[in-house]
Amino acid sequence: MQPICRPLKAGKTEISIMDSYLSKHNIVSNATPLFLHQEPADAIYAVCAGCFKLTEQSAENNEKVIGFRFPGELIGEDAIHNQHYQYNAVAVGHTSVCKIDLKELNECGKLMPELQLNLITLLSKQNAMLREEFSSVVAKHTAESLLAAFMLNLFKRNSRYQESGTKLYLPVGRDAIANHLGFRRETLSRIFSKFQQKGLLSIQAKNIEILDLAKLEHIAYS
Amino acid sequence: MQPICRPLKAGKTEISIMDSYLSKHNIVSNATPLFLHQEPADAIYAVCAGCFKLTEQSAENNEKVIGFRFPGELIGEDAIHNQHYQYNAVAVGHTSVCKIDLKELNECGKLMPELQLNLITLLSKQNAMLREEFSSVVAKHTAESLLAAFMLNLFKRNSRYQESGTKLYLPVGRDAIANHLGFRRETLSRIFSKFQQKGLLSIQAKNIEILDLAKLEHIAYS
DNA sequence: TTTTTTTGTTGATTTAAATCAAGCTTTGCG
DNA sequence: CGCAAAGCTTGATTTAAATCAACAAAAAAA
Repeated sequence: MQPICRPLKAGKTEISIMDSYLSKHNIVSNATPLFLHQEPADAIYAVCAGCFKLTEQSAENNEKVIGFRFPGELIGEDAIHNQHYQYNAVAVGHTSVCKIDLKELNECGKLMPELQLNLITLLSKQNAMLREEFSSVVAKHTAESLLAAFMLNLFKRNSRYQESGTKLYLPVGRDAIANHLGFRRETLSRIFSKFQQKGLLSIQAKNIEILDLAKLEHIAYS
Repeated sequence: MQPICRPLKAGKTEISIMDSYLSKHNIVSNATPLFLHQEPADAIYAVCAGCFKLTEQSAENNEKVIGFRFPGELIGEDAIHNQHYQYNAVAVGHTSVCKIDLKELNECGKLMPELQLNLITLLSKQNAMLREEFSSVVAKHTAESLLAAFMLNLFKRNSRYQESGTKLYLPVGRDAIANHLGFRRETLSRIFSKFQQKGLLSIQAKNIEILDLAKLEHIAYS
């Protein structure tokens, strides 16, 4: 039995506005690709619930996890100027997305400039998210500070859509996280254990809770 | 004597189109900030020539280089939805930028939807750039493959505006590069030396040339 | 110009993470 | 249900990069 998707908080967001005009809701089940590398890019997607994994296929056929996307974030938005998608987007657990057809968007945009403004705001937010993710993950000296920063980034990105700012349901497996952060499953496991021993995090399978934000921040930014 | 800026290739780009409507050219000299963290965000910038360094100030007062921006790329674009800039942007060497005032842009956008479309395309491109940069820098097992991937990323991003696809003038110092990639000056120096010994790169001060693209790619994606 | 400071290189030692390896736990399936 | 497979944790050893340290080269200042 798959866990249910977390409900979205109520509120008027750019996505819900775009949504009402021109997007379709889609329920996507675990491991289903939204799109694959090199497929024709005809839509962008807004995550409504659940989590998506973005991957690249390297030459040696080992996949690399280049990111995760959570509710309120876009997927495939960089394809607006491309003919084809540049990576794979795959559902992790049960998810819900809005599919925004680019042709429709383009046509609507001409009639309703405010729709374009919405998209501009969304894209700008996505840029900020990408930059923050980048800065939180890059250039950490130790695996510990990298993982701490990554966890904080996840919590920040999810706080808007989770009931609690300190609890997070993360359907992603250890291998995917380790792959994304560039170290081994074993290293990840050791650090998670250490963080639990120190009382920084509580981890039960895929449910993670922050117990000591201050210490976690200290590890992340030291 | 500062080296001159590389000239831009001719051609109609999104930036030049925006440019003609509402932006001002600015020449910025070395180490001058375009904007600083927490300043009110009233404009986005498009790099025309030279290089900019983006940095964050951490708690311990050691700055972290979160990225570099080259001709054709945006700076501060994530501020469209923010009141204040989230990081510092500082010129490295002599540079030239277009300053695009957000208020003007907003007003023009209402009258000219094609201007908004331009911005959407620019933002989408910037997203793609950020994602590619991220994927090229994150999750490398060795410092060697990380540096190789970083160099390839730099060359790719600069090829459009440099005379040669294999030559790059990189005004950035070793410390900034090492900081950005998350390792020490010494490690960077050793790997650069190794790459030169192996005949992969030719490095003379700030002029870098790719001598063996295939081998460099092999190191990057292995 | 010489001096000082910054920036970059190379070597020896230490340390953090990878690797190798074994056992444990959970999940899915016939 | 029982078994297989996948996912996760922990320990021992090896290896890549940090650190410590000295020096060289280039820029900036006097």
